[in-house]
Amino acid sequence: MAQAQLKTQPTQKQTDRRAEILDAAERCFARAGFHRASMQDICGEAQMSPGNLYRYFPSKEALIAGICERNRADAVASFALVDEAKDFFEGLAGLAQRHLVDRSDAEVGLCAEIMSESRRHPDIAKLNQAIEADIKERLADMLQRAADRGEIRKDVDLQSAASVLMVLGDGMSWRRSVDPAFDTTKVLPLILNMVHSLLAKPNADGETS
Amino acid sequence: MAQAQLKTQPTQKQTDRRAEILDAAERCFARAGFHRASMQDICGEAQMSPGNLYRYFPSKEALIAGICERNRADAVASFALVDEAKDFFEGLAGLAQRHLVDRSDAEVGLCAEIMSESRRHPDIAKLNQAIEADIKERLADMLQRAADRGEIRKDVDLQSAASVLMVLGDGMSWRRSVDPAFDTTKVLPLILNMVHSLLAKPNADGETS
DNA sequence: AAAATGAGAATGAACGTTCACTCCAGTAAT
DNA sequence: ATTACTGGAGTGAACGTTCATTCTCATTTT
Repeated sequence: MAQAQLKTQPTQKQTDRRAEILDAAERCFARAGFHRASMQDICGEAQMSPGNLYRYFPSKEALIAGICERNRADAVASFALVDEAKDFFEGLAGLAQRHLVDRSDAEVGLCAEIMSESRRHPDIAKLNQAIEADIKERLADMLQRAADRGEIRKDVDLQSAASVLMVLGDGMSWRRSVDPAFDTTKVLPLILNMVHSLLAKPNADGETS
Repeated sequence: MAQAQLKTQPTQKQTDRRAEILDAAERCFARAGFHRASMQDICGEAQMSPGNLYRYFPSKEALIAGICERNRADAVASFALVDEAKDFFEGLAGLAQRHLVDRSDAEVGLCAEIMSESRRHPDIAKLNQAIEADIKERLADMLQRAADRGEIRKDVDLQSAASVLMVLGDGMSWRRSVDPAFDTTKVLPLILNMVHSLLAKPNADGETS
């Protein structure tokens, strides 16, 4: 019974191996970028020969795609935490904290790497656009629910507001990964303030900085 | 007299040729990205043999650097226009219009390409960081002057505010170049609104949209 | 004639990927 | 208990391609 696995159903060991390889690849990619990290590097990091690695991933691009999807899973998990927040702005702050402050430089750099790569490889671009569309939709959902609860003003186009949030997230990710002097903890409060004044009801505000 | 040129002083014809080559390179880079555009492509676009092209630029990296510096010159020129604006917020709006709306997709894409590349090539990174430091300083100057004129509140840290503006610029550039559905003209007004509420004096505001 | 300008084939390195092969745990037959 | 077999796991040298760069030679300009 135990060995009655189908070709399409990988064993646990295989899944683990794939994860190990992705870990190694992530380290290499974060260190050197997608282009400058060679398959040999990744093989070295994963302590594995190229031939064997190719049994688990059919191409370098597949590695990149694998990492993208992992990142998405991570992002989705972050959204789950929002529901525990007491209101929209607290949820957003938590999301920002988790996505922009708590992450290591390597993780943020990897994120930048993915963004860059999606400008180059059409397949990655498609995958990444799907992921971003998903995230944007979740943001829009968040906004919609907040609007339903009366926490934010209703005269703002939610799609545009979600776009604004994406702009802010990408912008901060990007600057953090590119500018060594960028201090996320100093800038984030200003940004959150701005979002608050964009979305909060003008009359009933209980927290003005 | 005409041929009494020093090694360090190129003739007009040489300067023109360099500009032509940069034009061609820009087209290739915008189309395919720095990595996927080969020197052969650029030679084809410039209607020139590799050997000849290398007489004008010593390496591919030098081409990229040349394009970076061109972009900076462009950015600096944009700042000159700000001084014609009647106040800070109008100047900022003009800057944004010029930098984020008026530019073609190719130009914005090229900008994204430069951003990506500076994560990879240390020399480009250094060049780009210098350029960005310059731009940030100009933004800080703008803010300082506006503060001196009493157009914006004085209790905001100007360096952080300049960082915020950089975040917004990068974020919008980036999303525009990565997300085909991104509508700059729809998002920009919201962004400008946010900046206004961050920086404008709380009491004396003449335009709450 | 000398120098600058230009062409394009040649070079050599780097890289992703493949292939022929080894190793070894598990199993069944002898 | 020993042997023979099986198939997945793993190896690493080799391949073919791509690409930046250089070398050699021709053409034009001064």
